[in-house]
Amino acid sequence: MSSLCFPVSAKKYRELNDESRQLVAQRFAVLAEPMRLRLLQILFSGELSVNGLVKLTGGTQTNVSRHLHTLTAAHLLDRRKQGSQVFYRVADPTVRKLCELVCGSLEKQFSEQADAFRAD
Amino acid sequence: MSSLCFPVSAKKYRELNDESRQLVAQRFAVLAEPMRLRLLQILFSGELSVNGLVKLTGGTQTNVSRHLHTLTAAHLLDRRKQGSQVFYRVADPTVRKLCELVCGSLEKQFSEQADAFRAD
DNA sequence: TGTCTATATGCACATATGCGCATGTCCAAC
DNA sequence: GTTGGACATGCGCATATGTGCATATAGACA
Repeated sequence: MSSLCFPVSAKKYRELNDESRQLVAQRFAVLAEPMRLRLLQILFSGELSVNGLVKLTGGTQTNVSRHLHTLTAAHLLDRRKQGSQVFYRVADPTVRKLCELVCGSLEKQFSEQADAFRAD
Repeated sequence: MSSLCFPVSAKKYRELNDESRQLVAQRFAVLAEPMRLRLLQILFSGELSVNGLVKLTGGTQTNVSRHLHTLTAAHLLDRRKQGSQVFYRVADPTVRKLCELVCGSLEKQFSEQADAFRAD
């Protein structure tokens, strides 16, 4: 399984071109929004309608809908219409891994800072 | 190894609070910038001075320096002064994993889209 | 057909952010 | 001490983006 930035050989990594780098940056940008992360977190437990997400998040219908659109356009969510309702669910399993990696990194970072204080 | 959003039990995930979510979003935001990704890519091969990075990227000294500051403030890079030069190196190994995950996801996404065209 | 609910979207506004120019700071070498 | 190189930063500007309000669209139900 190769990838745009996966190791090509043992130590050599293929470099992304400007266009690919732009796409990677856009993917990260989609995740760089607290409300979108909140929506993803909720949807990790299963699919839900827009109204359900509005109620759980406390956000406005406009805002929730727009963020869901952004996440769907990035292929991170799938859309399913049922009657007048629209159900969204996580389409890309890597999203959860990305969040876990960042959370783990932040936790480690803060732990080390706490240790540094104790060491003083 | 627990984490702010790691699985607490088999299927139950602990939810982040607003503050933690904000921090996760900020971490993603740091990565949501093509020039910063370019700098990280280069630094994956080893530490380098600001001037070295300016020459390799073709960016202005101002811009490179500012992005390096952003990455360092986020604890993704480490700074080492040697004389009048400053050398930067990757401090957080998860950054590489994050980029690889996104690249893999994008590659899969485009492959599936290509297949969909062929299927037609 | 008319009304109510669910969802999406055009518009305007406030804020955030990347960028270049000019300048400041720090260090080395003469 | 002075000069020059390496790096950082204040300022202003252009652009991008998140948000709410009002409205449009679409489907359910009487």
